[in-house]
Amino acid sequence: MPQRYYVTTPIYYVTDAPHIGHAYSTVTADALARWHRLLGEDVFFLTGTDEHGLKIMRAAEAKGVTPQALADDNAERYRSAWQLLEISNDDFIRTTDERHHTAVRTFLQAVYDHGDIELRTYEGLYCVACEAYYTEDEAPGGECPIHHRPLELLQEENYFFLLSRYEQRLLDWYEAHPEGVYPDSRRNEVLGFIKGGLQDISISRSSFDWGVTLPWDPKHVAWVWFDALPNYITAAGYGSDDERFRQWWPADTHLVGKDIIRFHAVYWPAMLMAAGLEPPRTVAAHGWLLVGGEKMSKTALNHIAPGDLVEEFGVDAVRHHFLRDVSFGPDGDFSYEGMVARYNSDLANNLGNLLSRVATVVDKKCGGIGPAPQDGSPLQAVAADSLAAATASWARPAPSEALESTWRLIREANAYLEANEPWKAEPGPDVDAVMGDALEALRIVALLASPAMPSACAEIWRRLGLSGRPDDEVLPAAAAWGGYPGGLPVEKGSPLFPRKKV
RNA sequence: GGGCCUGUAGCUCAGUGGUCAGAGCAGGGGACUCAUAAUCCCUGGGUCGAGGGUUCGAUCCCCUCCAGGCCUACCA
Repeated sequence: MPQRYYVTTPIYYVTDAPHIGHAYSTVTADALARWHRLLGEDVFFLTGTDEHGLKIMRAAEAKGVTPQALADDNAERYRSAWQLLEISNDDFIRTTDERHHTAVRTFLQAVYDHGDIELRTYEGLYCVACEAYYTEDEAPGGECPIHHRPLELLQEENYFFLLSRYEQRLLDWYEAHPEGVYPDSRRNEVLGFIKGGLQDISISRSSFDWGVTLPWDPKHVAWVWFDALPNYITAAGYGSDDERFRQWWPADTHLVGKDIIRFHAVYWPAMLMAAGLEPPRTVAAHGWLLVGGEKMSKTALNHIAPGDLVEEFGVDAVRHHFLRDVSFGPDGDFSYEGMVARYNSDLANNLGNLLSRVATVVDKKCGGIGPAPQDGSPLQAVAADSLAAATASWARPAPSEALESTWRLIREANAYLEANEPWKAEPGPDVDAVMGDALEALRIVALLASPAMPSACAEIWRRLGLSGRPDDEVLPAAAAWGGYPGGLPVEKGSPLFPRKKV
């Protein structure tokens, strides 16, 4: 019975067009999904879109369309962006899906029945223009700080989730599950927040209706996070397919940006506990992909569309750059120059060029037929090290380190050729041995790099004369030295990653 | 104000209480020509942010401070 691995991305809010920040999250999750598939695990990889809430309603009004029409359009933009990036999600959930409404209601009812939701009257100073409440501090003189008009004293009935009840249970849970939040700095942040005391949170709105209505009080719709977070259980079969749900829940990895760590590592586990469900095993928070040192935003005009990069560099290069050049956790800075530098050194000069020179020498010295590797090759130990290191790094997860480990094998293969100079030797067993080793190294690289660059690695695989794809193989067995059988036609082909001129 | 994180070679980052503190990239020198003007070899006297302390010994432990970031809470 293979292990299973359930990984999710955040669901993206459909007011915004997909940019490389979304792409970074999604590519990272995709690489994790692909890595675990490569390990032979049963993988469920979920992404999707968050489509409810006041902001969507307003955006739709501004465009003169219905919220659903706006959501449909933008969900499609995400879907196609992910297709372009070769994201291998097994499901794409939308919060407007009927299945999701059903699951959220079941979930809300479970929490309600557990006695953790109660109706309270909220009274406060309200600015009609902002559609928001202000405290006395925020609005001195009872005047809206933005619109400079008098605030109205309004009363609203809201349902509250009694989060404060879960303070100790959350602390106990994290005590018992040190891997619950990754990396440690985020874990500390989460623990600090919980220890600071948890307030009950308002989880319903009655001022608009674009959302999931509460099962026991249809005048209210669920607060966006109480609607968005359960997407992870909806897709796993919560409330609709118990057997499936037992198989997939709890999720192994919720991959999230650092800005939404609290929702995922505090509110969500508490909500799950209240419904009698287990928290996710790990919430892994990455930093932001900054552009020019700033977060991407409409005002900074520094949005970069994933499609533009893919068009210029190709999907594999874009994926590789996100995964290799950004260390998991801290913010990373995206720059065109950095992208070109990484492309040229890693992809064109090292990997691409290795493939070219090997194919050429095999053509000239081995009649175009790839020989088998030799047992005990110096590259054998290097390959084993790369596999071990990459495996450990993907598990953390630290994709940039996993790829660095993989590239060690590429560099060593280049050096090995240099040391043996097969192009100078007469055809024969010695040359065959060296070229077999180089081909084997490339085969293993194609396996190890395939979570990052699925298409390019499949192409390498094909040029080596192998059938199938790297994705069909299972580690660690497939990466054992000696897997290249020899006797296969090796194809030269054009440069896999043509060098970019600066 | 409290809490947390970061500060290591020009750049991006690893790392460990104890042989000369590492990698990639960039830079410098050399070699080679199979290869995408690619590759390979050689090349880093870096106060491991600053100052104290603990220790036989600290970059890694403790304290203080400085700088940057994040979370959180405010003040008359």
